[in-house]
Amino acid sequence: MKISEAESIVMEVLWRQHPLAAEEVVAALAEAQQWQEATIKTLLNRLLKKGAIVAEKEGRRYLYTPVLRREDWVLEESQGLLERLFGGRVAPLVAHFSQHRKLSRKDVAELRKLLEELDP
Amino acid sequence: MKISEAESIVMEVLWRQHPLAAEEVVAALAEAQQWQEATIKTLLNRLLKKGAIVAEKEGRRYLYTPVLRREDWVLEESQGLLERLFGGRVAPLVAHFSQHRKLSRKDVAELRKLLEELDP
DNA sequence: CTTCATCGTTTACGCTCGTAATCAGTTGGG
DNA sequence: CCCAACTGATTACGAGCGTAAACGATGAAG
Repeated sequence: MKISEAESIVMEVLWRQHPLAAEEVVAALAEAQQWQEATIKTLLNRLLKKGAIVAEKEGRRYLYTPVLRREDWVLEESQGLLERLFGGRVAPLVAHFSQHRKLSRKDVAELRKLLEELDP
Repeated sequence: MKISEAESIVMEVLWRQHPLAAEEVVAALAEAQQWQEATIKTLLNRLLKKGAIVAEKEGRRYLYTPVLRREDWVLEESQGLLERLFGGRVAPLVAHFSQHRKLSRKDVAELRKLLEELDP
């Protein structure tokens, strides 16, 4: 399931909370994005057509619910990047971030803990 | 510097070895990609236009050399993904891969070492 | 000098995307 | 019962992309 950048922004709203009417999605994105209402309607429709979300009638409007799970999408995306940029290996990716000082103290702590709990 | 998926594949060839003539890039991609020579020529030209590579005349042909550094590109790409999918935090990203069994034994070993050397 | 092969450049074309306006159906208010 | 307003659907349109063929310049060979 391939969704575009703009579409993913709409999905994030629905992942956080669903089902939502178009109006509510528009409201949720009002500050963050400077999109016209029509734009968001289009994106919802494309997501429908792709099968990433479903719509159920509720009175006069529709309520949208994600079908594509965020977890799955994140896996696809991050796996793709890992493959393309780091030969599919996680360690080089982390090393990369480390070299560019993108590892916060909190990250380091969490990573240490994660590794401890792993494969004891 | 935004380069497309297909363009990045051409860049990978040039990052591995440069300068290269178009012919050599074509040869390098012959097995991996089922692209026509014309396609690769187009991609090289788009990369030129974007300033991601430069060309210097060598006899009748041109030799291409990357200007955009792989390191920088990788940073941009991976940072973007980290931001969009994991709130900019590295630990959750690794946790994600861990949960999906994408951490090889080698990864774990390397990560342990990396963390040891870090902030002792 | 003329011709053919060889490169790089230009043009092409259908698709997706970002962005949005317009259309059409339905429903609540008068 | 009819019209205005709301809401989803359709249509639009330019840019970038993937993919590639056609064109044009130029050097090599006869």
